[in-house]
Amino acid sequence: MVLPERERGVCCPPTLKARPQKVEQTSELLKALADPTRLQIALCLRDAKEPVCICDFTATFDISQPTVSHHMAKLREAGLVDVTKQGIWSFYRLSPDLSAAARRILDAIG
Amino acid sequence: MVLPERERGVCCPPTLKARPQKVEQTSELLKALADPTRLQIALCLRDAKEPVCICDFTATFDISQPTVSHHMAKLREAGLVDVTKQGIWSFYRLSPDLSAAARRILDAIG
DNA sequence: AGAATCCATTGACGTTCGTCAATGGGTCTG
DNA sequence: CAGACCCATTGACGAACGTCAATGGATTCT
Repeated sequence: MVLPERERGVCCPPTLKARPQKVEQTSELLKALADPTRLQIALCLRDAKEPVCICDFTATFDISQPTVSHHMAKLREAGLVDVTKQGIWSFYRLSPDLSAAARRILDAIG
Repeated sequence: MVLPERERGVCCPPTLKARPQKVEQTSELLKALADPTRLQIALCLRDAKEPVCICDFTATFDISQPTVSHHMAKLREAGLVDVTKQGIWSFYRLSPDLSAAARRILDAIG
């Protein structure tokens, strides 16, 4: 492997390509996906043909109902998902106006 | 929007497509990338033609040297990067044997 | 040898996170 | 109306995180 030649006391700060705002935004998205439960939920919704009822997730994972609700809130705050209530049910889907960047990352997983 | 018909007391736990181990693994990767500083470092290394000296990162970000070191350790533990020491310098690059999954996610960003 | 440079580790601190139990609100059924 | 069902919120707790100051090891220059 070829390593660059360096001189003591002289650093070469790399120019950061992405805008700070964009970095922060992407970081928030990754944080939302960086929990195993939320990741599985997000992938479920990505692959689902219809909106999914929260009760199905509550029945799937080995965590309490409030915790599932908490995870959904995180996904909502990240702008990743979208709720529609009907009767006693809450149906979730991937946000229809997901940014291209977010969609690309989501598609790169699994 | 068309919502599924549901029946009270009957849930339809979705079948999870990804293996639990794979989910955990991806989650760890995302966690490593989910910090703004680490994200910028990872993108830098992804786009760099040569290994990058840590002193350059220390000169770039508004955080202390130990914190930069700490972030590099996280990226190392995640298997994302790779160090080579030469003299007083430590050069980092993207791990040469990065999984296809990790590479795909990294390429989907920015 | 002594000083300077680069970098990792340790210890500490406040913040955020993942989780649960308890509670409450909303909706449907009997 | 009374009960069952679904779901969000609140409050609490331990664990993990991001950060820094201080320290120490290793290397190189003078």
